[in-house]
Amino acid sequence: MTPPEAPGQQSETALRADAERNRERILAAARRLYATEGLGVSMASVAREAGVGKATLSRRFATREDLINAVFADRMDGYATATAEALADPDPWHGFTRYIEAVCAMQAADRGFADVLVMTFPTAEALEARRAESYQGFLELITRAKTTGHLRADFVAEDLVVLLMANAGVIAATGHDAPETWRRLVGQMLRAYATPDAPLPPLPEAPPPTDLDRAMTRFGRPATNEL
Amino acid sequence: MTPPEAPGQQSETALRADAERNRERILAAARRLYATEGLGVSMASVAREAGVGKATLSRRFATREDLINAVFADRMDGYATATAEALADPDPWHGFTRYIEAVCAMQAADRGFADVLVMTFPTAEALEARRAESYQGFLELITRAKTTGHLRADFVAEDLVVLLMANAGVIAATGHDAPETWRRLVGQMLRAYATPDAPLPPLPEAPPPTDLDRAMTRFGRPATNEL
DNA sequence: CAACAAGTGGAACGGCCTTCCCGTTTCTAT
DNA sequence: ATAGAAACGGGAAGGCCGTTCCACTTGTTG
Repeated sequence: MTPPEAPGQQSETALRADAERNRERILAAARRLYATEGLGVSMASVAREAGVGKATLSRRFATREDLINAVFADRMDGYATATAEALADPDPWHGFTRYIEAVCAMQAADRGFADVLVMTFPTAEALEARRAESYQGFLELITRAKTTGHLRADFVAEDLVVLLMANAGVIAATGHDAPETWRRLVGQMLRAYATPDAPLPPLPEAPPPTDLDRAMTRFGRPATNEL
Repeated sequence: MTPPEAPGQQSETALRADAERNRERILAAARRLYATEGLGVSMASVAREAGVGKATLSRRFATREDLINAVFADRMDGYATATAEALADPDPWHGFTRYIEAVCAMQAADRGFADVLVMTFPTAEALEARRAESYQGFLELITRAKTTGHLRADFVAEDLVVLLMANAGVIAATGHDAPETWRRLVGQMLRAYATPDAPLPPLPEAPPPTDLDRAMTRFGRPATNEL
């Protein structure tokens, strides 16, 4: 079919079949690299991983941000979904805690996603819109959870942002050596958000010192922090 | 004087006067850059900032770690001092909270120091020894604070490490736009550590959304996370 | 004050990254 | 089937980083 696919797809005119295939290969490669290494990987290495020339990558995604936006467009769906599910929970406080855990788990599962949420550079409207949408739902969730008396009155929406930043720090530091450490942080933060009588999931154990030490004496890269 | 200065100084033979001066200039420059940019800055830029040739820098500090160790050797004193002061506090719980705040404040005041504590690569024995020493004092502080009934029984020493990682994440993300955000995190973590009846300092306010947004849409570098 | 060792900065090199250009290949529409 | 457009990949140019080498300068010591 020659007519432009879905309106407002991404480019004006549809891509040729082989070009579209390469586009997918690039996205798959970037997804892989970002997930394990974080955003920070060079464009050249993405092209290498995808098995295409650097020029092809540039042609498809002019800037690093373009690529990141394309890669995480669908991941953002999961983010929005989590909000919807939390709002659907009959118990607002339970929905709240599950939401926090779900989002932080998404960060842990994909280092690039952790970077995107905390981000460190201007996002495209596509991502931004969905984030804003999710944020609105979260605001609603907060007010509901407060009315149950389980969420402290001084909790504000910005606390989620702070938590995401903190969680990204833990994930970046522990890497693959103590990958469950973030759960300890989240468990404690939930304690801090909860009123004294709120039900809480059990606090996850801290990783054994040896694992943490290994995580602390590891070579990293500027990345995360670095881009 | 020709005889070697203090035994086990750092090099075998004393440096010539001008060389020593350059060494200081390099250290001062690195201190400046690390504090604001984090460890991640290139060796070349340190040399540039110091006004010396790259060769001179290499001669004085063969590796990046050598330089970092030298820069933060004295900063580590402050770390050890904080432990001693906390132990000297007649109220162990008060000492505990002040210790946490002091260490996190040190991270906030010096981005490089935040990176060093969380670190991301092998430290020299000099730093490592002082950190271990401080850690021992912290263990003592924990048991004391638990006996007062103000520190939860399930708090473990590794929780400090987790907090330092989380705090580093917040500091890296908020940068200079919302530089007080870390206080909110620390305030909430203290809540999580405390038993219900423990006295707590008031929870610092979250930064206004505009500042946080600005912090979230900023260009960073690899760094930090990045090295 | 001389002479030697210690120290210096610039130049050159290799590695990695990005951007731009251009000759070649491959799709697609007729 | 074929011509023209679309897409390709490799290579050149330029930038930054870190390392090493070398001829020159400057302390230091007797």
